[in-house]
Amino acid sequence: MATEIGAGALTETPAATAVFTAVLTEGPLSRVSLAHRLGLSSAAVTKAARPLIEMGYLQELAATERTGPGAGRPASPLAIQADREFFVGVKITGDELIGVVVDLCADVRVSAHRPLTDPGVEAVLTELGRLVDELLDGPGGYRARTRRLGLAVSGDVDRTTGLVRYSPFLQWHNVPLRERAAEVTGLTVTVENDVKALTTAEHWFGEGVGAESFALVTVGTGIGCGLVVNGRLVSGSHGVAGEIGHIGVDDTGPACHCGGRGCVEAIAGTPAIVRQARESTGRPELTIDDAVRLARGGDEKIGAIFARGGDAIGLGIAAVANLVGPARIVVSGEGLAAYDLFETHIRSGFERQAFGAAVECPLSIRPLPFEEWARGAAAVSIQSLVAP
Amino acid sequence: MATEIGAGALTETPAATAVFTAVLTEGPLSRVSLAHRLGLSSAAVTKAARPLIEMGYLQELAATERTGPGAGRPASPLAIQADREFFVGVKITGDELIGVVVDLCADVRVSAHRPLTDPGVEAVLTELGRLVDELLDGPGGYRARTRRLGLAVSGDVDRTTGLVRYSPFLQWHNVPLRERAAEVTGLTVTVENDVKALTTAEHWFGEGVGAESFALVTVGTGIGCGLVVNGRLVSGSHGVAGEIGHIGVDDTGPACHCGGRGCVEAIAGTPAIVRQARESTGRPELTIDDAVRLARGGDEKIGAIFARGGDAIGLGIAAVANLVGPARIVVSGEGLAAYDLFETHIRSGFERQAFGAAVECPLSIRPLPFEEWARGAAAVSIQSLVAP
DNA sequence: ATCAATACTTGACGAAGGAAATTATTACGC
DNA sequence: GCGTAATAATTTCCTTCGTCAAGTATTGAT
Repeated sequence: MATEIGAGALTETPAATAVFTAVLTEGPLSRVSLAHRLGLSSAAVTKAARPLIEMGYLQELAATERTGPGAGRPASPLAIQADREFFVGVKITGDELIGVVVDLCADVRVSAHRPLTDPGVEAVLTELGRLVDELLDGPGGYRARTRRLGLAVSGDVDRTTGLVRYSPFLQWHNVPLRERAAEVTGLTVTVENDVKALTTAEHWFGEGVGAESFALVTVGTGIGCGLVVNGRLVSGSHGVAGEIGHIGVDDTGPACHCGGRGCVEAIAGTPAIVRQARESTGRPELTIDDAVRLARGGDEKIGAIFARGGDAIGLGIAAVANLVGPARIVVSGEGLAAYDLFETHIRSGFERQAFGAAVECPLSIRPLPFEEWARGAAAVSIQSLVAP
Repeated sequence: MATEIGAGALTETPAATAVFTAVLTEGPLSRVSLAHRLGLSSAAVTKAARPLIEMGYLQELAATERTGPGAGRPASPLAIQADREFFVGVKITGDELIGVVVDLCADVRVSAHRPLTDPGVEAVLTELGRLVDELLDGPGGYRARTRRLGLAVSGDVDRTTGLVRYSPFLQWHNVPLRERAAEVTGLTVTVENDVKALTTAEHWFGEGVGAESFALVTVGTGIGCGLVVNGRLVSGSHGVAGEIGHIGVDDTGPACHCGGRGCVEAIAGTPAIVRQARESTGRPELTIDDAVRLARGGDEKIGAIFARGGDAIGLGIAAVANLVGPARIVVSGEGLAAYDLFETHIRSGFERQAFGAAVECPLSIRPLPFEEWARGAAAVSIQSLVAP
């Protein structure tokens, strides 16, 4: 009996959750290999998988051909039925809403964005409602099979209550965003910090899959970091975690707005780069794009500013590697539009300061498309369905 | 039927493990409060506790008097039967073995130490055998109720296999210490890195009790850090974790033996302090004790060296707080013999660089007696009995 | 065709934990 | 003193999850 969209929890038993999560993150797997991987008997996997197949969340793939001598019955791998259910993800920035619809595998089906003229709560909610309608009622007909929305906001966000305690860019204080967005859209809403959302997405669907520990560094106006340790996202006891941008790497460096000195962000954040480029050229109207252009054109002074910034980021990443020893590290963010100017210096800074075997930690440095942030929000929404 | 020492696992079910661990770390608790705390029914706690009481590991305390209006039946708290079983813990350093016998509550009953003239494996094992005999056959008669030994070694240690991959001070490579020590002593052996052992002890029996996340910083020749995040010890994917001593805090600081620059350890480690003091005074034979004496006597130059060291340690601690946001941080180690010279500067460095609410993280700065390291080893041994 | 090998399914069973009733022990009002 | 309310612990019964062992399904090799 196929269950309607709108029914309660997807899985009821821990075993079913484990099975579904494993297939979701690691791709099609046979029942036997799932049993091995999860430490269950194959009978338990069979029983856990049955209701998921009946509900249409899992499907049985065609038997794969077997090799080797004395082959037996071919395995019929379990795979996610990607279009069983869809999810909306929206990243809220100070001047724009970026939205996507993804399927169960977190593949983006549609995307859209809307400019924001007013970052006030009411205006944002109005635009959010329109954006969601546009996404769900457009071509594709996703409305009927969508019941969840994930929102990503920078700042101090309580995921369990859906409360935005403080968001500096939006100037929001204690906004009960989950309730408000649920009223406006009629969907079940999850709210998460943007960096944490992106980290979650990368951990479940990206390069962090299978890693017991994992770090994602975002470079841009701010420099942040999402951490997964022992398989779980790090939240920080006092609401602070992953503040790689405020690690002090230079005792004699510039003062930072946080009160510290020589913070990575005060050297390599976009505003810091712009400030230094203006000082260097004496042109007070110079923008970050100008600086990038000059550096690419061979301006040595500006090039040195980017080099120092990349080096500082590398030192911050080395601090992460030395302290928590993640299995891999991904570096991304808007700031990486200037990817080519940063990369070698990020790597050299990291390699210089990484201790012992920590240098072996694989470092992926790659710009992510902007809508990836919205996909992160959607990934958190998927997670809220699978592992509430 | 009381079970003999030597029997298999202590607890068979997760619930029993949870009950025992909670009583062990949080002190006497009634069944009802345990049920609340662990999310179990009180019936489940009753059932889990019974065999532990029968085996003599738990005891029922006298009912406590109740207060408030309409009081009911008084609770009879469950407590650890501390002298049910004893554990040996030994810290192995390059020139000494420090050993203790602790009870189930990790309280030290006896301690002893033996100098080492030869840090070779065979010589250490011989001395270890003598030390354990001395501890167990001396007054107290612990031999009969002791079957486990914990060893703490600095360096790269694999706790699951009991293999010492590399220990720089001892110059050991790939020593199967668990098997060898078991042969010599006849006890069940657990081997752990010394800083991790101390962190575990502090997490289960010290200031870290109840904290979801927790950091222990050790100051001495090296500067290290044990981390507990999401309730579990951080191990590091590439064998590196907690290397707070090799975070770079000063781009223009001294080069470190690790290849980095401005490492905390290269500024604040005991050898770095001595080196700077010798340079400052021009006396090449000066020791760390001389330096401490001069600084306490008011020598401003030497005082400044300690001040800079404390500040660097504070910056390293701030990096930990900014990245993982532990609920609390304890600072200790041999280096804290010069406690008074470091403390205020550690605090000011931390407060200057801690981001936002991270400054609220409580910081305990206190010297630990040297045998505390051995107690850490014993605590790991207790843990291996309770949660294998 | 038969056999060995592998994948999956089924049904009986055992163990863990929950719900609710029962027993135990206290304070309080009368 | 004695019921009554309140809280703690236990007991009994029951559900549920997952394992075990036996059986079914599907392949390649002989």
